[in-house]
Amino acid sequence: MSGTMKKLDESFYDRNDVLKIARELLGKILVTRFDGVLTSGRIVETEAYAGEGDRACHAFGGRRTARTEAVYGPPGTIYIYICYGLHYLFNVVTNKKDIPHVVLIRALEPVKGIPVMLERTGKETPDYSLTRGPGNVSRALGMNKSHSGRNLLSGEIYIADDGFKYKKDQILVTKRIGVESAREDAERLYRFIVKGSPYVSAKKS
DNA sequence: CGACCGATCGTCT
DNA sequence: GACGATCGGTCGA
Repeated sequence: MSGTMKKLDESFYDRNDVLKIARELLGKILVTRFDGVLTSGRIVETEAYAGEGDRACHAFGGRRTARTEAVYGPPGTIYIYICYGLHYLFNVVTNKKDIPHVVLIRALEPVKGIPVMLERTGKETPDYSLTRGPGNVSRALGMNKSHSGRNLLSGEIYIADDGFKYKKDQILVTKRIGVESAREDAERLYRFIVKGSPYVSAKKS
């Protein structure tokens, strides 16, 4: 199932097509390695946020604050912010610097380091909630706000291709979750999920 | 299963 | 002062 692990390089993120990138991230492996402790999981759910014209995007209207600065970073930048005061949400910044196209990683299928993930989340035994939902993904992989603004090309957090690829008919496209306040942009079909994966979060469309 | 609710706090108005 | 790109639990049908 897994061949050679090849870290995605800048050319993967440096493209003017955040929907395509969000779709292609399905099946890739998100890895963290802090102090030699490795945890990883296969991405099974993503959402695209398409820049200044997307009401659901933190950069809507060109809004630029200390919090969202990373969203305007070069391709491969990591953007992590706190949601509801207690969850960290991990995003991948794509496209050229100053073009705020990002992909939220919403769910993983755990691959390596499951015992460590259990420690981090305080769970006794693995279940589907371990890496289901964006808040849980960050908790299980040990990511927090201090990692925002770093990049995926040369650090402790990266995304790799192990040769695995989902077939076209295994992928579903739906509306994004929890963005009702984005009015008409809440209708955009920007969420990509692996059909039937028990790790995929809230089943809305 | 769906609806609702409390936790919790940084960020922006 | 209000509001989240959430989560896990409870309650009732």
